[in-house]
Amino acid sequence: MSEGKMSIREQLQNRFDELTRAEKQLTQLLLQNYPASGLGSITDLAKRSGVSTPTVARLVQKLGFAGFPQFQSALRAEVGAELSNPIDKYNKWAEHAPDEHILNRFADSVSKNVRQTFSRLKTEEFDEVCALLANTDHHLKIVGGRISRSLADYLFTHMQVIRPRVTHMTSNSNAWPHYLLDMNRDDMLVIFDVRRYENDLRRLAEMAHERGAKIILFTDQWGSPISRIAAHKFNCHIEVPSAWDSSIVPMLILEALIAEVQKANWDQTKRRMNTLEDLFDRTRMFRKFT
Amino acid sequence: MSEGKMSIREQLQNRFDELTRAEKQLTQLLLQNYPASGLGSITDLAKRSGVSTPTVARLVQKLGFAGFPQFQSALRAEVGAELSNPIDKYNKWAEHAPDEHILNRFADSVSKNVRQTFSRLKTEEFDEVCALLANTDHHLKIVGGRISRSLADYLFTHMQVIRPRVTHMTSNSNAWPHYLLDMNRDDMLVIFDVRRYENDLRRLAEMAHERGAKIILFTDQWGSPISRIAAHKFNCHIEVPSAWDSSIVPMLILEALIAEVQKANWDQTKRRMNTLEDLFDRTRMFRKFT
DNA sequence: TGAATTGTGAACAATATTTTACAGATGCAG
DNA sequence: CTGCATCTGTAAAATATTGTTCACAATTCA
Repeated sequence: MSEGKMSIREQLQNRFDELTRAEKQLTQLLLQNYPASGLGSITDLAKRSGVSTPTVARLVQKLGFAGFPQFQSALRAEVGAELSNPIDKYNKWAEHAPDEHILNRFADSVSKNVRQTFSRLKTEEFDEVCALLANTDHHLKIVGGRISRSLADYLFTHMQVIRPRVTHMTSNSNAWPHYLLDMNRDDMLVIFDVRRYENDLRRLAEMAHERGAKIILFTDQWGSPISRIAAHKFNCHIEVPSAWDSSIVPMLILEALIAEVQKANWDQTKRRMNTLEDLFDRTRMFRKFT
Repeated sequence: MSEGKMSIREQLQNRFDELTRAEKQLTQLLLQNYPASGLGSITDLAKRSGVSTPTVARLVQKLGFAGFPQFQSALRAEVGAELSNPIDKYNKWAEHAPDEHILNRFADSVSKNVRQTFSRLKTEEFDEVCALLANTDHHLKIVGGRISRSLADYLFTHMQVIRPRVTHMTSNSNAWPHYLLDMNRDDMLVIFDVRRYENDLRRLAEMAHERGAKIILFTDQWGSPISRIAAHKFNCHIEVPSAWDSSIVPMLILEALIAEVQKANWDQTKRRMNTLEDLFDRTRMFRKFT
């Protein structure tokens, strides 16, 4: 396709990689709020995207326009075309993709899932879980199911940096009895169990519960059988246009939890992160000379 | 409704009758091709609507604007509002929680990240990657960094069910040379590399590339150095109100990819899933009696 | 370190806007 | 038809704003 026939948006997307840092920054604003952000004055655009005026002038020339006014009038022409096309009028996630594209349908579902989940979620409970996870008197054990293992891993990787006394119980359920041996009322057990609830997990939860461990459960909107004995639980909506379930909502809650726990434990975390940096450096050094 | 809250279009329509001949003519052009026609210069607008410049100036003042630039910037604001995404603008995520609660701030950021990412993402590229991943002639290898390992794991777990010939390269980079041994132009390598780009990953990518492997890269908005040699890449926005980066957007794209690849490979996948069910059943049986 | 990129500030050029004065056009009332 | 008020266009000048460009310093990155 010749550049002449490409929309400015397409040009910006296609040539994004060959742009410099400031140009990318500018382009991102343009794409993000397209095309409105490009319709003001050049100084306005520069200021709002945080680059200098000459940078804007340089970019539009790089794109092949004689000057900013030419660029802008091309943009205006697109406003006319875009707004008169009723299909494009309704908003989408990826504005230039058809509504029916899987990406748009997915983003819609996820957005709906988040809203539905949050409508049931009590922020007080969220805050309590934060406090629990930040409490390093208690040992934190994490375990997931076949699919949700990745979530468990994700939480573990972060918690390991943020606080001491964290264990990821491998998905190999043969090893679980060993962990149960040492489990008592000083333990917190984070369990991920979504649809196709796994029997092994249920049994593990029951035994941990009998030993007095506090269970924090991430499950789906219908609720794993472990709900009954969980001290806290998050019911995440997970339906998407796919044969599989979505892990987005639980991950979103996880990330928010991680952010909050980290904030609560900041002093401790900072020390741990510094030490970690140091260790990484020394590993790198070590490698360099071998 | 006060005039202040009326859109310019409504104002023009409501006050149409009290306008003079030339003003009506001008207004008609404005409404007919709204709002694009009002975004050029005042002389342009005058010429195209067949009235004189002062007439335009007089009209906008009659409408209550200090001058044409003010009128125009109001118009621009409407373009922005009309085209920008209303999906979550007037919609708190957790309605009963304060705006400032971390969960709401997180959901906002994520929503923004999705939109920003999608504004740069070419759906054609997404479709191409789908086709690649669905092609079982090629071996699929997956590898991630320290944090993004969970994403690699997530993709692996699903792909393993959907298609044969999938490998998760462990994060222990000591083992990578073994994988490189067998790597050639029949291989696809999915790499996750976000900020704090890891040198080991870069070197791995370079060597894989030299051997002809096709690289599919998941990186952040700034782009890992691997971008240069990647056949396809996804730049995911990852900034959230946290000391850590968000993995939500890459995971969203992953899930959509998984859904599409699964659909493309449905016959094959169905057989594999049945076999898998069967294997699970037999394992469970086996356990029950030991 | 050296090259490329970016920002600053200013000067200048180019455009756009506003305003004014006036003349022609229009429409209407008498 | 006339005269008057209103509307409109023209032209031009004054002003304001905007775009362009440059030199140079600061920054970044390899």
